[in-house]
Amino acid sequence: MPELPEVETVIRELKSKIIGKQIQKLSVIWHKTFVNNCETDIEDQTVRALRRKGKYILIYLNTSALIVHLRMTGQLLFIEESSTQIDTAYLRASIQFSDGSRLLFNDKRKFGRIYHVSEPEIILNKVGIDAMSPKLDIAKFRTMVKSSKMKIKSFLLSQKYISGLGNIYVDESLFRSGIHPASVSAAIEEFAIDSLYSEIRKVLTFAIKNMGSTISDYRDANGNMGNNQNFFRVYQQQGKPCVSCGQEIQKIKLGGRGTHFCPQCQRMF
DNA sequence: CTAATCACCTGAAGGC
DNA sequence: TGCCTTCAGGTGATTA
Repeated sequence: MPELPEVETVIRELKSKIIGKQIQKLSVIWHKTFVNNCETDIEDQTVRALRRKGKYILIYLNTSALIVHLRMTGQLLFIEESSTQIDTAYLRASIQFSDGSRLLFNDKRKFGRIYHVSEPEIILNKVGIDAMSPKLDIAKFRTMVKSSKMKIKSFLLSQKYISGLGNIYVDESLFRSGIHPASVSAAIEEFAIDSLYSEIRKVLTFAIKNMGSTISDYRDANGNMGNNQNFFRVYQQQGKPCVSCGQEIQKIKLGGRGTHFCPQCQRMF
């Protein structure tokens, strides 16, 4: 479900709500959700900071950290103590804070994970540079794209080179930069790589401004849907006319994923 | 190195 | 109505 803009939205909301709060109890309902790789007690630790790398949410505590990945249907919901009726149908874990508020982890498909680690870098070192990182400048992006023989869609979808992009935002970025998703990365001309770089940034920034995209399950930390699904140009737009040329948007399978594009506007390199 | 397939899970939607 | 197949914001393992 969630890609970079959705995860970013959740983190921004949670920062103002849970930093400084003391964890009283962690309850795990679906055992596979919680992976404990650290002996330290979670109980009595205080939330110190939150940050994101790609689609990973890092919650720093006093002497250890929680790393959350929402995968397809995960949700992190913050609940005030006064809240009553909550839907527990897909509740997989929850954190109770000492002031009575709670952080719920809902996950319909059970793919999501909460890792408890002493050293977050062990997981994060396998994840590529964040797509919104200032350190990912145009020169670095060019070098990375030019040195891969993968199809550009698969390259962008892989998290080991650049992290944070998923199926929606890859399709949208490739459309806006006029690149066919099956193009070989290394064959893409520099002007198009530069365009892809700036369109990725624009697409992600705009989606964050819209609180992410909700296809079905995504909710932010307050339980609200995103808004960005109303602005898709190709994702799930198959059969509709391209906003730019009027040609019918196509859907194919690429790298095992549904892939949406305009056969007229997106050039094969 | 790249690609394809399956596995992990649940539910919605479409075909017959 | 009911059964069966396919598909879904992700990723990791395994096999060509």
